[in-house]
Amino acid sequence: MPELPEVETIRKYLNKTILRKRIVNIKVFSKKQFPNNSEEIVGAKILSVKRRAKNLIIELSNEKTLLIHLKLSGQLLWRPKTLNKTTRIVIVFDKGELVFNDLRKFGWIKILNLDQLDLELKKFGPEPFSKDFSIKYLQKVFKKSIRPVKTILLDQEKIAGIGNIYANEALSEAEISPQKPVKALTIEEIKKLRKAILLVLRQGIKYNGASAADKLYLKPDSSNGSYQQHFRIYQKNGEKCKKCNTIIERINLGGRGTFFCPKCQNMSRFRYI
DNA sequence: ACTTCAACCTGTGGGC
DNA sequence: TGCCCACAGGTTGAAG
Ligand SMILES: [Zn+2]
Repeated sequence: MPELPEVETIRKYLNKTILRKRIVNIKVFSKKQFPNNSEEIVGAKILSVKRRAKNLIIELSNEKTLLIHLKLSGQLLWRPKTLNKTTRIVIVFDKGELVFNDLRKFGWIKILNLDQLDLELKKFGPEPFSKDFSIKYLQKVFKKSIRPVKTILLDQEKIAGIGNIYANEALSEAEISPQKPVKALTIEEIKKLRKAILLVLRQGIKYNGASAADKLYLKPDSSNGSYQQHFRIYQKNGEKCKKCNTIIERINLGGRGTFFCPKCQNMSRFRYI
């Protein structure tokens, strides 16, 4: 479910609502998703809520942190009306509760000290909104791989935070075939792609993230994001491309649904292999 | 060192 | 209704 814009939307909300609150209890209904001893953080206060890649980092007053990954179906809801059968963890504060729902049970919350946190986060590539995410960096990374460009966009060690929605949307915006071997991108295409990535991520944040067809993504106040209303290509197979009216196709690339306009994002005019 | 792909879970929706 | 298949915002580790 949540990619950079969704996690960032959640981060901003939580950084307002749980700041300086004290953890008084933790209810764990799915042990493997909260493998540590909750006693370690009962009594601690929230100092900040940060994000790295698709991870949320909650900094606590006792030199410990909570590292949270929502994977495909995780939700963090602030004082929801009810718990449900997907509720896996509840963090109880002196005032209010933060509820972790997760239909598919892939997500997790870990308690880490500061060294362990650094260790966990050092593998990620540059944040798209940092200066490290430069044309020069992309050229360096792209020329080393023959994998399809979309696969590289999803590789968190190369670029942090892009997931399947925003990879599809960025390639549509840049009019580049998802299957194109990444080392075959021209400098112009790399510039166009970088710009497209920044654009779709900014739009995603502006619209509070995307709640796609299955509505698994919710903001902490239990409302939907609205970026799905602005999708160019994601899950639009069978519909007409807005630019050229060609029917949008769906293929499987690296096990992920991949959507593209065969005319605007074509590769057939060229030979790569 | 690189790339691919099953595995981790629990659904929903469509075709027959 | 029921069964079977495809599909779902992610990551990992094993195998080639
Ligand atoms: Zn088109």
